[in-house]
Amino acid sequence: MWNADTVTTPPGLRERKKQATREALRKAALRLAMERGPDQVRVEDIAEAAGVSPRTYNNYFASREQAIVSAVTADREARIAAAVAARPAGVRLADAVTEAVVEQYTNTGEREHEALLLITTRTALRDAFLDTTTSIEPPLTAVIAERLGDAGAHTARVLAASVAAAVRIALEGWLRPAGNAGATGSFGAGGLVVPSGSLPDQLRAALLPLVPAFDAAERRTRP
Amino acid sequence: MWNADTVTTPPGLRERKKQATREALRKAALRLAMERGPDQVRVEDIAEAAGVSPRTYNNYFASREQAIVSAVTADREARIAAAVAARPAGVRLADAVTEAVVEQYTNTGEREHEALLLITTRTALRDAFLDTTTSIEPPLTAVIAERLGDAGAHTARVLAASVAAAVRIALEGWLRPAGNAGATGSFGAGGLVVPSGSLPDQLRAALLPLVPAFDAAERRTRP
DNA sequence: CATCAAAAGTGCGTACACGCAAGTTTGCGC
DNA sequence: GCGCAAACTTGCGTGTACGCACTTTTGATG
Repeated sequence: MWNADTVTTPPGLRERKKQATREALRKAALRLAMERGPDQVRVEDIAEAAGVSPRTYNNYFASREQAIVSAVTADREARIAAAVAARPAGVRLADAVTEAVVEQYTNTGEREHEALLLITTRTALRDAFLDTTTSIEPPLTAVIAERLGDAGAHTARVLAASVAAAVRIALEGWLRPAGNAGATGSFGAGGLVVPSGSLPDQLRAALLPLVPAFDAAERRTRP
Repeated sequence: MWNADTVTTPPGLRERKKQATREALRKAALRLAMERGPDQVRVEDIAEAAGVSPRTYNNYFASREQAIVSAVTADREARIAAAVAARPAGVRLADAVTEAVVEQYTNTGEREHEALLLITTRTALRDAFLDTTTSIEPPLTAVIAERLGDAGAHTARVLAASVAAAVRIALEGWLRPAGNAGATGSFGAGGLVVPSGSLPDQLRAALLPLVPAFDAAERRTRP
C-alpha cells in the first residue's frame, strides 16, 4: 500500500513548476526581508522578484509573513515525519517522536539561524512562525497511525496535535528573551518562569508530559 | 497577594464601557450575519449598528469572522476553567477536565445552535470558530497548574494546550457533515473515517488519549 | 475642584487578501 | 499530432486590516 503524499506521484511536470514558483517566492521574500528589513518589503516586490504577478503570489501565500517564514520552515513537517519513520520499529514511540523533533529543529544552518533572528524582531513574523507548528500534524498523524495500527488512527490524530502544541509552547518559551507582556495567563506574581534553556531542552521538556499518553497508546494497540 | 486577572480590579468603570462596546459589536455582528447572510455584512455595517467608527471596530476584532464567531464563543474559556475549578479536589483531574469541557460545549441554547448552523456554512467562519479553541489555554493552564502545584506549572501549560488541540479536533470532526476535501492527511485509501458521533462523544473520544498524561502528571506531583 | 497623564475613539492613507472572469498552459485521450 | 478539459496565471475591483497622528474621555492626584 503506497502513501498518496509521499511516494506515489512521479513528480508530474506541472507540479514541478508549481513548486519552483513557490520556492522562488519563498527565497525572494526572505532575501528581500533580510536586505531591507521586513517592513520595507511589499508583496509587489516579492512577486516581481519571483517573476509572477502579485495576484499569483496570493495564490501561494495568504499573508506576507507566511511567505517569509516559510523560507525557513520549508518542509520541516516532512522531515520530522520521515525522521520518525526512520527509527527502528523497536524503540518506544515517545522516544522516536521526541528525538525526531529535537533533531529536526536543531539542525539549524547558519543562514537559517540568521533568518530566525530576523523573525524574532517582528511580532507578526513570530506569530506566523509559531503557526507553522500545526503543519506537522498531518504527516505526524500518518506515521504515528502507522505504528499504532488502524485501531489507533483517532488517537494518532490527537497525539500529533498535542505534539504540535507542545512544540509551539517550546518555541514560544525559547524565542522569548524576557521582556514580555503578561499573556502568560493568570499566574502567581512569583514570576517563577523557566529561564529559557536551550531549544533542545525546551523541546524535550515540553514533550515530556505527553510521554505517558504515547506509552499508553502503544500499550493499548500492541499488547 | 492578589491575582491580577481574577479578583483584583473592582470592575473599573472604564473597563465596563469597553466590554459593553465589545458586546455591542458581537451582538451586532451576529445579528446582521443572521439577518442578511454572512457575506452581506460589511464592517461598516457592524460598526454603525454598534455605534462606533469602523476603525474602532478593528481595535476590538482583527477580522470580521472573529466578531461574528465571538458572539457564540463569548466567554466559554472562563466558563470551562470555572467548571474545572468547581469540581471537588478529590476527583481525577482528567475526569474533571473532560466533564467540564463536555458540559460547557453542550449547554448550547437554541439561539446558539442556530448561530452554529450559520457558521458551518462558510469556511472562513468555521476556521475562525475552530481557532477559538486555543483561547481556553490560558485559563485552563491556570486551573490545572493550581491542582498540580508549582512543580507542574510547565506540565500544566502543555496539558492545557493538548486539551485545546483535542477539542479542536473533536469540533472539526463534528461539524464536518461528510463531503470534504481530503485534508485529513495521507491516510490509507480505506477511508476509515469515524461516522461523526454526537458532540459529547467526539469530545470524550478526543480527550481520551490524553487521560494517561493527566494521570501521570497528577501522580508525579501528588505522591 | 482643577489639572493632567493615560487610554479609548476617530479620520485618513496605504497595503493587502481574495472573488470573479477572463486568458494561458499542461497533459491526457484519440 | 489534435483538440479538449482541467489547472495555473493574471487584471480588476471591492472590502478589509492597521499604522499614524489627533481628539475626546476617564479617573487619579494635589
